[in-house]
Amino acid sequence: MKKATIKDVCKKTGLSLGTVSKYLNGGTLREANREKIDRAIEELGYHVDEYARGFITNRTKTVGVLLPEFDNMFYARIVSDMELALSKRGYAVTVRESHRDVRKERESVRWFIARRIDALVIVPCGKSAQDYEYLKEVSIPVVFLDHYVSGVNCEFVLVDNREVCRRSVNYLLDCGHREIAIVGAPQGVYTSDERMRGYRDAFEDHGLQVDESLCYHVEENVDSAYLLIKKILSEKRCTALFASNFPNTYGAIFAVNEMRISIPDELSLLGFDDMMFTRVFHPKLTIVDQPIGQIAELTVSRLMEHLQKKEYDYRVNVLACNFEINDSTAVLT
Amino acid sequence: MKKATIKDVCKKTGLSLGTVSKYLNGGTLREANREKIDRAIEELGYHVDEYARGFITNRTKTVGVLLPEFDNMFYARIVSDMELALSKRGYAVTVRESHRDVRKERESVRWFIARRIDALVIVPCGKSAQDYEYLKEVSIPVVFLDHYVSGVNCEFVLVDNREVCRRSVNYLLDCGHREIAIVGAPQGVYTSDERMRGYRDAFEDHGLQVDESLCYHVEENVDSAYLLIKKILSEKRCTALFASNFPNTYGAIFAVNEMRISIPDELSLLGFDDMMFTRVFHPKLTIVDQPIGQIAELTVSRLMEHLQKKEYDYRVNVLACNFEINDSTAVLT
DNA sequence: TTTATAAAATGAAACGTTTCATAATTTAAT
DNA sequence: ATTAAATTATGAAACGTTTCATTTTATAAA
Repeated sequence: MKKATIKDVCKKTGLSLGTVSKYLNGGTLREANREKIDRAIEELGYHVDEYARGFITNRTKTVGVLLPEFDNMFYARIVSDMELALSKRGYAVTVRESHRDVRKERESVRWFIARRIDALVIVPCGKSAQDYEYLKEVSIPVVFLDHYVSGVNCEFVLVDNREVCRRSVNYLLDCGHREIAIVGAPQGVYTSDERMRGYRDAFEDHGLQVDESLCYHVEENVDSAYLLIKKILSEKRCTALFASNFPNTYGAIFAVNEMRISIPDELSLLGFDDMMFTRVFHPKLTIVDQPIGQIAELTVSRLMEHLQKKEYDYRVNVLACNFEINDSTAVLT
Repeated sequence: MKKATIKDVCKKTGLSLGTVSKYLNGGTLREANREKIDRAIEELGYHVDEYARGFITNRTKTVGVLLPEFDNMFYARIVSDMELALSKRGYAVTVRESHRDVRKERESVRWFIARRIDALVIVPCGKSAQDYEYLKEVSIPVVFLDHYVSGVNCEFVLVDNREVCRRSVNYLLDCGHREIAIVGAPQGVYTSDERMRGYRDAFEDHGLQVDESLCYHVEENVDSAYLLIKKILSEKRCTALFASNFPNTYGAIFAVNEMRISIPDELSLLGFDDMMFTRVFHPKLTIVDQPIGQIAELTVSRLMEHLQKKEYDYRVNVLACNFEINDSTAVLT
């Protein structure tokens, strides 16, 4: 048996297409007709074909989300929160991965556009505005998440990486630490660069020189971070270690556990991103925490605003991170 | 400037709708016309409206995936792998979360159907066939992942939970362990129940009685697992601990780290799911590993087969897990 | 050159909605 | 009971494709 359509409802009720459509879209109609349609819909098991509706209204109620990879706790949680907020407003999320490849990223955008998504959220992997020239021909709202790319005309939702790192490294300096190792992502990664800047800011605030040999960069995965940090700690030239992203924080936890380094007695540890997993570390980690909920919320609300208006006023939004002092950092005496 | 359509290509080339359509779909046409169309498409910047195409062909090239939550490493990796395989075949993935709520799950299926997805992959949260009555009216291929629900007519892709657990617990028994604690998910969770059965099988294989007080159940999150396992280990009534899912394995790692329990000297630890994070644990964990790649691959290939044929022959597929003996389990002397 | 055949092109119909100008009906006012 | 005004219903057109029966054109054979 074929799926029932509006026309079947018309036939059953004797009413016209226009009337049934009005019913479906919440218009006013005579009570008797409303009831007739109610009944017909019930009997036929009719459901609006949202796909056809999207075809005609040109609003598919779908938001495309383009991530480096799904398999990333941080983005997974953002998407999860966005999905919740969007589904409340009748929107769905279609996700694709760029695998950190600008080509694939561009292809995916094309793919999304061809499917008429209403809006696009990208965690960009490109480094320059040149990589995003093609967005000029995209006529739907676009939000870039987490990474700033100068010269791209779209909405940005970022966190105050530099500022919060300045604040937290200042705290370590105030505690008397001077040999503070920092382990970030490879150079050129926006978030990591910003965090390094904050680290430098703090040293400058204290009128101190940065020891370049304590600034490390490593690929964003736990394995690599773990190996590097084990090496750093075995050389033991620092009293504090700032792992400036989640994989590094994670690698650090494993390294100190394995090396039986007592935290914070032998080493002060400052982490990034308070994921479920870090919470069970003992002692409680002093940590920079990104406001995932707010990021998702702001992204969605900006998106919705753009979807309502015809004219966009793209902004660069910067959300404040939380610096939470716990038990993994000590005051040097 | 409005987006170019086929009709614009027609106007520019003087050819008909049918001809241009044939061009787009790989039919044969005169070389001269082919070139004319090539040129027109180039000049107009024309791209097929996949949405409209899907509307008419009734194949949206989209697979719906319904997960308990995104924020789950195991499922995230499966989806990631599926997305890769599917995108190669021109398919996209739209993901939604059920939040482990059968109602939401059903709603999401409705949502998917209204959007005309071509196929559906579900990690079900319902416990009985009754929860899935509504699937009878769904006329697209459906694959259930990870959890078996008896009486539901659809494809299943599972792993041999019971068998691999039997095998691995037998190994522990062979090593001389008798007090083997097992920590699983709450009762009623298919995977966990199966794993518990495998545990019992092994004891039976050895002609031994299971000590019920060593069978624990705990919510599937690291925090809870960590707390429970700490408690279990402080009572110290076992020589081995089998954490039969990922959160529990994780909680166990943190518990033994914090309690400074030496593995495998003081306790043999058997884990589940070899995620990135467990790999950096020292000593190398003896572990049951699910074949994530195979799960994704099989799911996709079964899906594709169903999409080609008109008649489905739904199967229950069971993939073998890997039991990897490493350094976290000791032979008792 | 003519005819038969094969290959390519044509264009109307369909998909399931919304939209909107027009028509019909109801209600209110005289 | 009429008329005017307000409300509700109507149905053709549009959205951008594919499909397919029909027509046109090219090719091969006579």
